[in-house]
Amino acid sequence: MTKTAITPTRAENYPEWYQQVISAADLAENSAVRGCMVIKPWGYAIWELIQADLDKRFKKTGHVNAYFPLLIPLSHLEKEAEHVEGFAKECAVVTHHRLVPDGKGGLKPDGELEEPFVIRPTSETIIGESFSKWVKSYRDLPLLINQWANVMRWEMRTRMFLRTSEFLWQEGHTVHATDTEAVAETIQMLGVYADFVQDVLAMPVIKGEKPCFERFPGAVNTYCIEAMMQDCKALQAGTSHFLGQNFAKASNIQFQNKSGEMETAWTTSWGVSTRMIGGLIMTHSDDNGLVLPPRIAPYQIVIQPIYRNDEQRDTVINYCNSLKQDLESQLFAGNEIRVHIDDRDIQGGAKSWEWIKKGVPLRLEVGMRDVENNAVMLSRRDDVGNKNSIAKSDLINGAVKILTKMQTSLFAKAESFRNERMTAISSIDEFNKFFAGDKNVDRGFAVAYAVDEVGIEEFIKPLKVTARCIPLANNDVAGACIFTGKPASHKMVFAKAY
RNA sequence: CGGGGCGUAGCGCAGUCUGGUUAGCGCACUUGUUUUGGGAACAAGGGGUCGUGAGUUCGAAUCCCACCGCCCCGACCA
Repeated sequence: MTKTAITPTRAENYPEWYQQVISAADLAENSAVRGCMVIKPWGYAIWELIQADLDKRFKKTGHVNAYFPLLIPLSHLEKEAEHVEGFAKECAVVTHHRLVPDGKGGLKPDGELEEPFVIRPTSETIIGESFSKWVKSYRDLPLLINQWANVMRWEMRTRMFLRTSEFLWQEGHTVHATDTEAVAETIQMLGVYADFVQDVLAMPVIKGEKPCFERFPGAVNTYCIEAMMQDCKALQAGTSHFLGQNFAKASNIQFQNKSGEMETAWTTSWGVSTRMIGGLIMTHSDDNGLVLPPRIAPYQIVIQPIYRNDEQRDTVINYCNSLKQDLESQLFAGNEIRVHIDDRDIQGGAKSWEWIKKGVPLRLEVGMRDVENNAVMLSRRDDVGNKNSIAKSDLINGAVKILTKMQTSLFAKAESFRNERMTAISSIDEFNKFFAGDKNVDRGFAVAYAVDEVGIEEFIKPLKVTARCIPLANNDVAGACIFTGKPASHKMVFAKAY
């Protein structure tokens, strides 16, 4: 294939390629509102699949859904000092509650509020208000709540899915009687995220703890899952926070223990957002557009009927309908295979490319010849340009196997891509060389001994590198911090990041 | 908020420097015919407050002034 469906290619201009993939797959578009995007049906369908799968996992771990207000009284946000400091710079503020004619044919805000509201950048404080009323006794604990919501953070520079002013997410908020229980919850949910992202989105992630200077404002510990994109930059795909008693104190979440004494509770919060879709795009897609792992594809199989007249149409469509039914009766990853027949009256080539760019795993072309032979023409998204005739029965019996294989091979490919770009660094010189120099060379993740101290920031900031995390796995090692020379009890991962 | 760029059909642009018929091109769209197994061809159509406002002029997309919006680069971030 000489011509690619997406221009520029990844190698030519990665950020522009990313935009073009989104546009070509019809996932989303910019809106009239600065920094906010419109998520179009194909993009939203991916989000719905993410929601459905995660929601099941949350329920399985004992959580229930609820909904809290969009508007947070300013005084609530002020209660936790670090929290305010962290979010103050990016809050949208509601100051009026009505509009009146401005005398020039337009409208102007009127009715100034006594106390302004902040549009939630996250909901710890407003949920804390409710939790303080809900929690009275040790019998009310643990309290395990999740909310699916939109939030707003006034960002300076936005990028579709990766960073928009308004975004969709889920935020879990839990209350526990002891710190150990709350820490266990924090780690458990990090595991839920990691399993989901790896199994469903086929994105390999590193589970880790954020260094102290990267913590969520107000948290005691912040944990994360970090993924590597195809341009070798890191993307945080989810976070889980142990909030200690900071928010419980601020919101007065107390309970009476078994001996009748009042105790302050321990809380956690954890979230993933539509940003994951950005990560999904940048992990698997190629120069022909979006590539979707089968488990997250809104349609896993698209059937394209081919015919020349009404008589042929009847025959072909009947064949397609029964094929669709047979495929849908197969279970892939616990769900019916999602099959779509595209009978739109548009040119075959254009139609094929549309589904390629949308990332559909399998495409089937069905014409008279196939009907006669009891076969179909099969094309795979991971092998654009080739198609093979396959017996109808073989396809029906083999579809689950093919989808499973595509799912695991996408993960394997992304995993080896990442592993090849993780480099052990043993001195500050090496560190500087790794990240400095030619901007166009992708450098990946640097792994080095480093102490978890604010002081090391001054070594990494000038290079526009961030400390991504202290990996949780296989990290009970000791060595000298490459920046300070102090003894470090763990290694840290560094990278340029989104 | 600093530095640069751009606003002309749904999208991408030309035209602006040097003012002058009815504002044009490609893609997309509509209709028709022929096509159709890997991005079809021909023909005929529809679609414009030239970002907004004020000015110069016989005449403004074009020149002047003000304003608005967007994009890129820097300081902040899931």
